Amino acid sequence: MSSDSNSSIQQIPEPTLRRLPLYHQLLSEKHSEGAKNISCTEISNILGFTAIQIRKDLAYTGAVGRSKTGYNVKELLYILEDILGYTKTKDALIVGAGNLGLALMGYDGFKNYGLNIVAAFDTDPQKTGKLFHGKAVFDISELEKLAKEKGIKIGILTVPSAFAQETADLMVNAGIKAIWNFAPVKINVPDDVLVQHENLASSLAVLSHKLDNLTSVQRNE
Amino acid sequence: MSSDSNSSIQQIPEPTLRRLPLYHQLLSEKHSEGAKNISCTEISNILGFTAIQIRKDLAYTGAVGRSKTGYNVKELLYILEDILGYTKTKDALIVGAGNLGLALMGYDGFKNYGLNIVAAFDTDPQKTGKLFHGKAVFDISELEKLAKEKGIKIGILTVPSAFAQETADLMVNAGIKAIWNFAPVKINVPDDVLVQHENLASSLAVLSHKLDNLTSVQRNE
DNA sequence: TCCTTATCGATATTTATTTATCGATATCAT
DNA sequence: ATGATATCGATAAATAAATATCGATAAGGA
Repeated sequence: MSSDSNSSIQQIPEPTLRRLPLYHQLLSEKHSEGAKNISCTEISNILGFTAIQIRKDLAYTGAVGRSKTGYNVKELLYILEDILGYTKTKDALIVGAGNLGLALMGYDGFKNYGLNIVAAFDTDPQKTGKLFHGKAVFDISELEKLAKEKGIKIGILTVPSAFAQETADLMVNAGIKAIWNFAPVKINVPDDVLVQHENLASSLAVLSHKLDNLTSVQRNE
Repeated sequence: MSSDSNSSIQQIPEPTLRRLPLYHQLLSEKHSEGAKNISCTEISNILGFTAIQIRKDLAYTGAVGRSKTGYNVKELLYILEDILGYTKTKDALIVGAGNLGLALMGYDGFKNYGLNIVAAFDTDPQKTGKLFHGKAVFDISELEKLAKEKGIKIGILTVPSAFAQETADLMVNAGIKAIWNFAPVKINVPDDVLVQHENLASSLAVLSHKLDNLTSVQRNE
């Protein structure tokens, strides 16, 4: 209530926000191909969303286009990178050095998104003290010290469901303010900590369900 | 138009569908704890969605509850497993044996969701011909033969963005009807092939954006 | 047995998101 | 220079989803 200097950012709807990285991806391709301008119609033809929706999405970013020409590629790219936080690097740590944790550790793509994974933590002595993808895996007991030392605010949670809550508690104690949760369970955190739930089971459910419908439709034809 | 015997399935909204696995997860915990019944209020207290929303979600599944008692845990669990396709195993293959592909290959959780990853494919001779997590990695040239032989309809796409489209084309040629796409680019496929886009960049964008707002709000306080 | 209360299920309302409409404008071809 | 057209941006309409309301009902206690 007190201030809404950032309300213009706040109010980007989540569905729009989720499409912005796709526009960014396309824009950066077009930019490297030397394109100067791009219209919603062109984006629409490539990405498959309607031009109207794209225009509305871009309006949320504050980007300004020109009639008949479209948007300036370089400028739009910059705006998107700024909004998506790709320009300022954010440190993060991973808790849970299982398969998924290690995969995320080794995923180079994150650096393009401004995410720098500093280290991982685990309880398994087979893993702690080693390097994976050039990054160290520490014992979970070191979490608080390292997080506070480096002021890390983002934690990626990739432990089995059964340990998700206790791990989240440790993260909160360590000063983590945003948790990207890959465990398919809800975790409880204080109000000032943010949880982003990444649920592969949900996506799989959608896929599986659509596939069911697809095949039953085909049977009916 | 001709038949809508499956319309009751078709019309489950995607947001609802994405929540169903969370209910399932909770229900299976409660079931193993010996709970016989559960109410929307109780689910609400644990998962944090409103009881009203949960009741509406469950209504889509056809589950029937009892006043004052709630739903029968075992029955609801069964209904959810059926809708989510957890009861019938579906074979899938992975194309792209990079970090993410290997992680998904090794993820035991999928078998609980009815997904059985049969094998992976890659072009890198360092990887092909080897076993990872007990599953073989074949050269991409074997894809069509194996997919058709085993009648595999689901493909998980974990190659770098630059190769996503050509890989998707290979999958389509191999008879794949549903592609779970982890590359952060749009892929074009025939109408009878379904694509489920899994975009970590989108989730990260949401996280990053919310974190930005969180910190700017805190600065303003 | 009867009263209180928690809960469901159906319906209605509100809010969020997508899609459509249309005037203004800039570019291109004539 | 002029006209045709593609495009944006603002506004309006339609659709989808979340939330609220309320009567009916079943359980448990007085």
